[in-house]
Amino acid sequence: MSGSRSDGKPGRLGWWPEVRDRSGDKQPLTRDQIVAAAIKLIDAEGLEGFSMRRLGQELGAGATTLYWHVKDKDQLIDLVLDEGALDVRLDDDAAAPWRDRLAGLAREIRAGLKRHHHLAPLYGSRIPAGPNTLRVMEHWLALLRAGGFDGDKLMLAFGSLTNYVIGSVIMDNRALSGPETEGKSLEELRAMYVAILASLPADVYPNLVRLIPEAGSAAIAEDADFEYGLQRMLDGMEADLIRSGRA
Amino acid sequence: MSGSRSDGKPGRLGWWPEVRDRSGDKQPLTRDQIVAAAIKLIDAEGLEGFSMRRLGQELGAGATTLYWHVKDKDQLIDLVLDEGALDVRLDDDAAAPWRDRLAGLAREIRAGLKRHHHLAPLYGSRIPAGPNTLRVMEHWLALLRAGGFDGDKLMLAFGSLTNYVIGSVIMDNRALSGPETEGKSLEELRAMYVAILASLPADVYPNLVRLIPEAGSAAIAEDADFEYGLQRMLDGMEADLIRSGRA
DNA sequence: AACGCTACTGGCACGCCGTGCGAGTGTCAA
DNA sequence: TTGACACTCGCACGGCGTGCCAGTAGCGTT
Repeated sequence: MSGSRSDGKPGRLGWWPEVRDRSGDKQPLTRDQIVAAAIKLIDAEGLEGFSMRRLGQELGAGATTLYWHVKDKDQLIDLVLDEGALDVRLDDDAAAPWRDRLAGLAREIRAGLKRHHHLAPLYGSRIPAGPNTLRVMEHWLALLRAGGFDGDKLMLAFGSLTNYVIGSVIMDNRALSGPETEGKSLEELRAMYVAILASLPADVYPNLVRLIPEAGSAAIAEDADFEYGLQRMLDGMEADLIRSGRA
Repeated sequence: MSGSRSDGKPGRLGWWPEVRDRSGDKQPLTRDQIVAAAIKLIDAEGLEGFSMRRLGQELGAGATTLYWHVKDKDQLIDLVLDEGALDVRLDDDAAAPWRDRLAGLAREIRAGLKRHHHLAPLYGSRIPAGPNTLRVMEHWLALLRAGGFDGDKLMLAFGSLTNYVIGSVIMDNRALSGPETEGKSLEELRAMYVAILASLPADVYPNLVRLIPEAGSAAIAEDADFEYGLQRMLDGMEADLIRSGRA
């Protein structure tokens, strides 16, 4: 409802690198092309395989050409993060209860980050503030406010939820973006980890050894723990809202 | 332009006093020393400033010497992660309610990762399975089981909580481990971010602009949102336990 | 047509990086 | 004395980010 896709960039952000003016339509490389190619390259080969030289090659350009369009590798990564991971649709059903809308948004963000799972770890070392990021944050806050959160509670709830959503997607993708996971499927990696747990000495780690055999297949499913924790946190927040008379 | 290697000692000047001539400690380097030095170096200079050459230098050793004790830079980082970030005390009060014990453990882990905040982002790309990690996980599971979680619920609760704890510490430390944060204090960085939010166009981002002015100082305090979300999640879990008759 | 301006391109080189290789050294048991 | 082993490290390779600067191509003006 409140947002369009990543094409429409609202407002002008002084610190966010502006696209350079291209007056006529010619052939030259554009920043958007570079960012798109970078996303594609990172998705395909991971952060390990992503270098300016390689990216230039992919674009049929010299590596240093890119530096005319982009200040830094760091700046390019900021752009990639904002464009790539947060191209999220925000047109949910405004009539639905706030809990469902929030959960939907959380799932959407999670899905976006899973689509580009190599990007997720980057959240550990930079605070994105690009237009897409801001758009998503704004929508998120609007949903919380509509649910009854304001003042301190608004900030606390917002922080907690983002922590949880980003954290869960990072933790989930660790296997995929790790160093020695080259060419292994998610199933193989999962099986490897299960095997490690099963092979532990049962007298020292009784609970770890039992953890997976004891859990049904539903609990091992990909999004099971994410959904569980999300609902429990929303439960707690709802109760808190009622308790403080704001529901 | 090379030194004579016809005879005698090729790389050294035998008659000149050796720099590294410790008479007492001729003990060879150990892996533990290397790991400890790596932790210290990363804490001091961040992942950016951490290289095998630099680490060797810090230890008064050649860079490639390290490779006798350690397979890889990657392996070394795994060791660092297990030793450095998870040196956590597990001796809590066994008589306390499970909620408090869990919350205490969560705080302990968070504190450990904050003490070595450059390590946190590494959780985004590797699944640690060292002795310290396993010890902490085992304890964590034991606490949950003591509280009444078992079967599916045990796994779901464990996953959700780890997601939240690690996620929150990662999100919290982003500012510190970012690329252009060199030599800036946490206050400065926070102020920078607040200024960015305040400078946004209020018509496009009304909630973002109001977010911080509207929140009291208590909500902006460092661990406020972590505590809030933790308690809300535990609230939700407790209710879930009661609902399913396991409390 | 000529000129200069601006937008862009990319080769070169510097100083980093991880790390395989193999030659060096010191210690100790036989 | 010999030889095995534990350990150290210089050298070199290929790759990295990127500053510098000499190029080129297309345009507006004269």
